[in-house]
Amino acid sequence: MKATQNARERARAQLTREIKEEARRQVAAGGAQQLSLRAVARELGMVSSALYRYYPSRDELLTALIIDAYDSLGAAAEAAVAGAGVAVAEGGTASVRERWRAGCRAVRDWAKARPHEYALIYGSPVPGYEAPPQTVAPASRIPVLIGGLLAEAWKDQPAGNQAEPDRPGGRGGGVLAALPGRLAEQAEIVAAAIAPGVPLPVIANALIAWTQLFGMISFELFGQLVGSADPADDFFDYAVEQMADLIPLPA
Amino acid sequence: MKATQNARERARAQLTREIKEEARRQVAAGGAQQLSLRAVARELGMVSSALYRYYPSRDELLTALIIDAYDSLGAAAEAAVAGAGVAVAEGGTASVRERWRAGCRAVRDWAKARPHEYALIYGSPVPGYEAPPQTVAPASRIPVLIGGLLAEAWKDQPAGNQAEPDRPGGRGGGVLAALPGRLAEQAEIVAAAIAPGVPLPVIANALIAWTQLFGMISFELFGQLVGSADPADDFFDYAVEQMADLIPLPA
DNA sequence: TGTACATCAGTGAACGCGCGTTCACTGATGTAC
DNA sequence: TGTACATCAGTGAACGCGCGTTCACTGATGTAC
Repeated sequence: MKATQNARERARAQLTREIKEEARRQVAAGGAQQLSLRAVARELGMVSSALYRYYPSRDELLTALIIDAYDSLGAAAEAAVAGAGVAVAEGGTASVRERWRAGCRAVRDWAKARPHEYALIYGSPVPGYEAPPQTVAPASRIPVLIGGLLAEAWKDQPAGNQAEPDRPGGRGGGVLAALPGRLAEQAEIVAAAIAPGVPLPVIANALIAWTQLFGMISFELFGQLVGSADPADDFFDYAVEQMADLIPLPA
Repeated sequence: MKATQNARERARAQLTREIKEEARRQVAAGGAQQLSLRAVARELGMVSSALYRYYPSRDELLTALIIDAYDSLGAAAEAAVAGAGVAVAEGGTASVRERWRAGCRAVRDWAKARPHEYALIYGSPVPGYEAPPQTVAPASRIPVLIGGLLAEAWKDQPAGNQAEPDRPGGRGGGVLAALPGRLAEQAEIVAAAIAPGVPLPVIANALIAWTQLFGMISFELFGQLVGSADPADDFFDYAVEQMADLIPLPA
């Protein structure tokens, strides 16, 4: 409340940020295992025990980085999806498919620019580290974003989210495949949470597209594509388009 | 050549195996970072420096584990694909699609039984560790296996691997999409190496299916599906089927 | 405005730990004649 | 069959390193009267 107290508090907030930023630099340079409280303190010209005034443990600092990474990725994707509308539209709006493309590319660009931060959130979990519940909300920004696109694509459809009209000659035998029991329940829950009004098979296919997106990016960053789809730019764009067809998103 | 020398050599081979097995146990229990030469030696009742008679460094031991993991996974998938033929056939042969299913399930089962070994080969790379060239061949057993399935599915097709006949009403506008330049080259190289005679768009879609397979498994093992497609059994089977349609594999 | 007190940031030493790797060595196993 | 020599597995001590975390402390900043 008082100005003087605010001065102390501002100093504290400032240092808290600086610690996190130095920590992020170390993770960016060498991965999560390279994060060392002593090294962070050294870099900041403090003694290592002083960090404990700001973060109660190494794991809490890691958690802060993880949350930031999810938020940073989510924000980048959201901006790209929103921006796609603006870019195209001098009056019109970008199609859902165009925004899907923009979002996917933004996720990949973010990941390629920060491979170790990407690994921090989508790589193998650090053994002994348990992701706390506060990471759940930031982690769900991408699914929420995708759900929003789906909801918008289906907002003018008739209700009754059970089945699509038969589409003769389509892949899979002419109808969108019926969902096996457990998946139908799960899709229903997902739909209720982030994509109301969207048919369940569309939700299921979007789940596929979602895992595909991150599966490709992980393969690219972790070196599995060397010898085949590397460099992956064209492959990525192609797959993004195939996923849009699969879901399907309106062209 | 002599029997006595063979005795010494047999002892050496035996211990080499035991070291690797104890190391694998440690990785299975706590991930690659938990692998400690000193702990391995302790468990085997030796002094840590003695291990250097068998593996010149920790990294070489890790490499041996990585190669074994790729080989173990490859063998499991190969056996499942071959076994699917045997299982169905008391005279007939399982369809390519059935073998694709069997292979995918085998990969997932293998991974779920050994999450840390899976992470060793498909998780984020250990910083500072560079995968040596000897890992390439074992790592390619899965792609080779998939390529073989494709080649078999297309073995009776007319030559000319450029385009599929127009399939009216199919997804994506009625023709298999043309491949962007770089991807076409890459698909050609892949086809030449592991799937001769297979149309390039099929190769590209198989690359999607391949990244999808491991993307889903990674998401499942690394906890990203919690709250949506978890447990993932039905989702997995559904996606495997969708990928078979996408490639497309004959039903 | 000034003094007594409370809060809090930062210090420095220490605890207890484990690691990969090197090196000179002992003693057993195997080889050559 | 027996002896001299070479090979090699395993030992034990040491090097040099870094880590997370605790704790009693000093001294500066802020608060209350």
